[in-house]
Amino acid sequence: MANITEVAAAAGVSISTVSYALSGKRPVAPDTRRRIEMAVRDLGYSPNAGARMLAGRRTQIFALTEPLRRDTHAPTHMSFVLATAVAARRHDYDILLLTDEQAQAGMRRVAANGLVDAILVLDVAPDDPRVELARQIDTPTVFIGVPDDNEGLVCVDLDFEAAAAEAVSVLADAGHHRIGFIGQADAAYETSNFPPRVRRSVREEAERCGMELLLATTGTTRTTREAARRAAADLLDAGVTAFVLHCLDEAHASVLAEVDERGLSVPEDVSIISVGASFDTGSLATPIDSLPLVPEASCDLAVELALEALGDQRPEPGLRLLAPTRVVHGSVSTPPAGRTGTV
Amino acid sequence: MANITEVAAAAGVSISTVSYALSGKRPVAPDTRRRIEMAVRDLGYSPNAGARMLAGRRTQIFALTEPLRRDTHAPTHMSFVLATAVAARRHDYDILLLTDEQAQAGMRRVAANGLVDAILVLDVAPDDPRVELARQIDTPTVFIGVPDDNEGLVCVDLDFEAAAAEAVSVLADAGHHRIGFIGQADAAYETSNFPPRVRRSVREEAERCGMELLLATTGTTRTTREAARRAAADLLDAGVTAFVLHCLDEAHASVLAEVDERGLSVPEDVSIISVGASFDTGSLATPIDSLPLVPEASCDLAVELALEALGDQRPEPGLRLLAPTRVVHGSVSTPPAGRTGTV
DNA sequence: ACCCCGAGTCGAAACGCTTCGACTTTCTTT
DNA sequence: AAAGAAAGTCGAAGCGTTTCGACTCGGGGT
Repeated sequence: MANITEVAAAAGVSISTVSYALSGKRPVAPDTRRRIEMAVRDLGYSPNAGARMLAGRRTQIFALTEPLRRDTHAPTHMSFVLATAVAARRHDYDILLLTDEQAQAGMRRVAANGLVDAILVLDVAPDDPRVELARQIDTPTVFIGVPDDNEGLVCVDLDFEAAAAEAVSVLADAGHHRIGFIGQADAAYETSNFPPRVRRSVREEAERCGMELLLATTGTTRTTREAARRAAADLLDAGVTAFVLHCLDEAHASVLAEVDERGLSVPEDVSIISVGASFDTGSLATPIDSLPLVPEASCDLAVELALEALGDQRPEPGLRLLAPTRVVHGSVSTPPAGRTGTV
Repeated sequence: MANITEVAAAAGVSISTVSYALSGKRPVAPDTRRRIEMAVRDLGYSPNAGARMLAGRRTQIFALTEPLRRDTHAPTHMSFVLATAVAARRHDYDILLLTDEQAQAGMRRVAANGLVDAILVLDVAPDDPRVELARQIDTPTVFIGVPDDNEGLVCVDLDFEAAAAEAVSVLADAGHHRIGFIGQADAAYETSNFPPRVRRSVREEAERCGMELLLATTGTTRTTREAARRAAADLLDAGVTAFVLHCLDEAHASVLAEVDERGLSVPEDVSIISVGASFDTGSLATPIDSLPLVPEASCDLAVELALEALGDQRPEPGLRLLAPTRVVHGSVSTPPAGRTGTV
């Protein structure tokens, strides 16, 4: 609770010298600096946050808006929040949480009262109302996820299309001709943003590679274990030799269970590759190759962009799609001799 | 971005009058008030957060520390965070998120720089390091959860002991004599706080009621579906006529699956009651009676206490244990005639 | 006619910091 | 030896509020 005046007095210098010693914005004599540091330690001084916000033009706070919709996958979401907080902290920023209705009302509020330097948008929906809001306020805003209408916005996300295409092409290269795609719950294709993008991309790449593609989802409104399993069973019955998975970890497990029960093994009998998973597919019962959605990657970049927006020239609006990185666990190989090609 | 000076000019009054009109701390003439309100609307004025913190002695921000340990159950945790944010917002407070290592370092930091008015502690461990920290700083701190050493701390939580006892006594009243307790994963009994309390209380109450009690857990380090199911199977084999569940929603489902597979029905053949669940046990395949852990209840109270701590007299240190409320879904009845009592 | 009180308003002093301009010293350059 | 430049320091001006004390003006009590 000591203030800069007390520190200055204790060190026998003026308050401006203390300020400069701490910020390093002007040179301070080594000896003076030492006395100041000592006074700071002795008094347990820490610059008052409010005063700092007022005097400097920075609050050192980012808002994080997250509506937390019903179908939000909690573990994944938490990874994003955590990744954002960690990334922000690396640059001396704190995270102010705006959830629920505050995701919108709060956004307007903190933009108006200058509580935050920038806003990070999580849990982005295709028709997200925060898009319009972002255009109205002049607090820099970065979307982690891509809404349908993203004109003029700064958005960061995994390049899902590229990831999906790569997954398919990996299977094509391995010699598969008939593959199955197991997507998320049907509802996700409307309320969320990337599932449709993934599915479309898978479809296109399969066509380009001249492969047969069979589609399935893992439930109607939410992923159920049974639906996921049924999807896998149906596809196997239909003679696919490989799966592209784009779904939750539970669904991955269900697919593996079905494969296992049939006495099939991965990758000898069935190849599997996962797209956009944000959990560790290497620690599944059977480790699975993956083109993961890495929260840290998106969030780090989002924070960088937010920071950049505070500088002289704002970053150009537009999509920043992160190239997918393949993680290999040995779940992909050539299809079994007898079951290659057509059924 | 307008400031109070511009509003004052627009309304033709001094800035102090504007301030009083907005805070209501001194009377302002109706006509003057109207002109000020109009100016505020026209200019889109919102008092600057930093200036407010400096001048007033309130920041209108609470810190929420949550280490997010490995075994934290994401959905439950998110409910708590959400409930806290909502409760805080009702009193015009925002939430600053301190996760990961920042749960501790950040606590010290925000206490030192006065960024927050109070600190709310989530995800409390039995030997939580934040306990010591809380004693050192003078920012009011409220624990949502009860650490082992809680001397001098303000803690809020469900009265797990009471809930556990009530669950057992409900079964006793229904006529059961041999019941099974299915707890959380073994690891939870060391890293988390309330599981041991629940188990002890169940044991004591069973003894008091003269019932036979059999114990089981749902895994070693983390809850697995199979372990939960096996636990249920073992207990049924041992002839229990009722279950007290204290575990995750997946484990609830597993228990129900085992019961179902044996052709038994709830509550005719087996009674089930859940303790400390923070999900809706009414929307399980078979709705289950519950003595739930309600995040809103704990978080609302925690926020009230934090607020109180900012007033003249700080709330007295000590535990605030919330009385459990039983939610009935019809999963408890008398034991089947042939299987009552001893095996 | 007097005083007092409350309503209504204003000016100015904090709040604790950052930062600009100016000043003194001490070195380098030419 | 004169002229700069750079280092090092200080005072003071903000930043945008809140809040205290003081002032004015009517209306009631005496």
